[in-house]
Amino acid sequence: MAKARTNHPGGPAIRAVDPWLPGNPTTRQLHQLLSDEERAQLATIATIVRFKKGEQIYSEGEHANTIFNIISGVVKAYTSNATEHITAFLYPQDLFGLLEEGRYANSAVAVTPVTAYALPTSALRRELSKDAELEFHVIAKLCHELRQAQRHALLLAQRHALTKLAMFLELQEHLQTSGESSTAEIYLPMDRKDVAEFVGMSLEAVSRGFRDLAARRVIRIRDRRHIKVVDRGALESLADGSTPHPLSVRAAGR
Amino acid sequence: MAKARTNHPGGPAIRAVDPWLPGNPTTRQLHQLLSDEERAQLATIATIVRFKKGEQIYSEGEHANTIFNIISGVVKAYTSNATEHITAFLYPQDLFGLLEEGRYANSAVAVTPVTAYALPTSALRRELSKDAELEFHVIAKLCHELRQAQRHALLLAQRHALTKLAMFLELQEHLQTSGESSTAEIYLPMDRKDVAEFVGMSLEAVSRGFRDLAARRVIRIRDRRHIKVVDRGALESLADGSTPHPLSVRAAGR
DNA sequence: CGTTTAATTGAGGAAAGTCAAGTGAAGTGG
DNA sequence: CCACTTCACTTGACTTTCCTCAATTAAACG
Repeated sequence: MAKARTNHPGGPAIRAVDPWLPGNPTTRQLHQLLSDEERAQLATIATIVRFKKGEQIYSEGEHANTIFNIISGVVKAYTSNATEHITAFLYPQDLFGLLEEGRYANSAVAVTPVTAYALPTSALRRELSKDAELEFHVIAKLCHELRQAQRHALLLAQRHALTKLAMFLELQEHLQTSGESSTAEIYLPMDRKDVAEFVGMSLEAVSRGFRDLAARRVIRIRDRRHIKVVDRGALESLADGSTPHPLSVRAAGR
Repeated sequence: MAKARTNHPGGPAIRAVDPWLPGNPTTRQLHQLLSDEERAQLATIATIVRFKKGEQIYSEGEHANTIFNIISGVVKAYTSNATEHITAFLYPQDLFGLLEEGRYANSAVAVTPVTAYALPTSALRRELSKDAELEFHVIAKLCHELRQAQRHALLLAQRHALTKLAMFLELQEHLQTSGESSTAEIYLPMDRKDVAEFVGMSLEAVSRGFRDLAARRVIRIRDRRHIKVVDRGALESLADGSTPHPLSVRAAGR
């Protein structure tokens, strides 16, 4: 675990859909929750840490004294029982290092090279108790994470591979484009195995699924890491799971 | 939505595994996070509401101004896209009424008759900003909910019906026994359809799964709502998903 | 006690998992 | 700079599991 003592200008930042602020329900716009002052305040207790691609950040059950806030790069959080399962992919401005009884509740490794703020839990706790507004923003972020986890569960509950993958792509896109509609490519920093462990299918099924989506002209696969949505309507209807049988195009009625 | 103005002695209570307090990692003991003073403080802004079995508490997308805290009974939170999916079963001392941009992020109905505190979000927000410690406890509860959601996701990611059901039973048991090891019966307030929608399988598969667990002498089914764990070791090993093929007892090597 | 709803059971088929081989890309060292 | 090793991904054949549809039984409710 490579540490550096540099203080980054700007300071920690957290991004979420605000639980309280009214907005367009379909857009779900992501906001920066922290004010410049709050970020500066947190910067005083933060150090910057870097991780190489594939480097372990922490492991489940380890004694935890640090919470992380991503500046750049992507992290995967996972639990490894019999079968490994990816809990979440974490992007810049996300917090990670979820605690349970003073230990990490899951493991985390860097999917790409990662730069992050390391916030000592004790110091963070102190800061939070001094500033109710800041604490409020943390609550907002946690609400956001909770909804995110519930969407992940919704994805996992789907029975059809194509539905899962369609939802997965929409999730990733939403994480990358900060909420606005986008016609750009989706970048998948993780490998197929990671995707498989996130969506709860076999690696091979993921591969086949992407191939099928491409064959139906729903997506275009530039290379393993770059996918472009060509037919958004089709993607959405697949993600809804409303289509009775994703595979054959049974246009006629039931 | 039947309201009553009575103030309940005791006041709102929230129960969670503490994120910071060190403890036995395997036990995951649930604590009451609020002090008597905090509960009394919250009681001043709370009203008590009751719901009949099956009654809708709120619906996804509705404008939200109330957060609930269960006193007695069980609630299911669900989202209804193409296929209905149950996000969580909520028990006494749980909070529910998750917000997203001022609206409810999911729907909720009473599974059993329910009594709950109704806390107006605006008043709650005011209380929280006055009391950093209280706010802290809410953060702890949210962390708990987040881990809970991640366990649910882990369950949903399992491929074998028996593994899912074993995990489901362990989850329910943990919710009911407040953490101590128990040899008592597990009470399932929800019907098979609800179980199916929670674990992401068909209703029939749930039925068959329970039957198979009973046939293997892992559980005993007294009636539809009462299940007793007979062979805890077997249940755990099924829940681990470590057994290659849950159905046939392929003891031999690999 | 009859009606409605919930749960079980059975048979058949579809989808994804597993095992195994093959292809392609990327990185390494001569 | 190019052959070679390695790893990630794809594809194929076969098996398993669970879903679907349908009929039946059991429980709940008036």
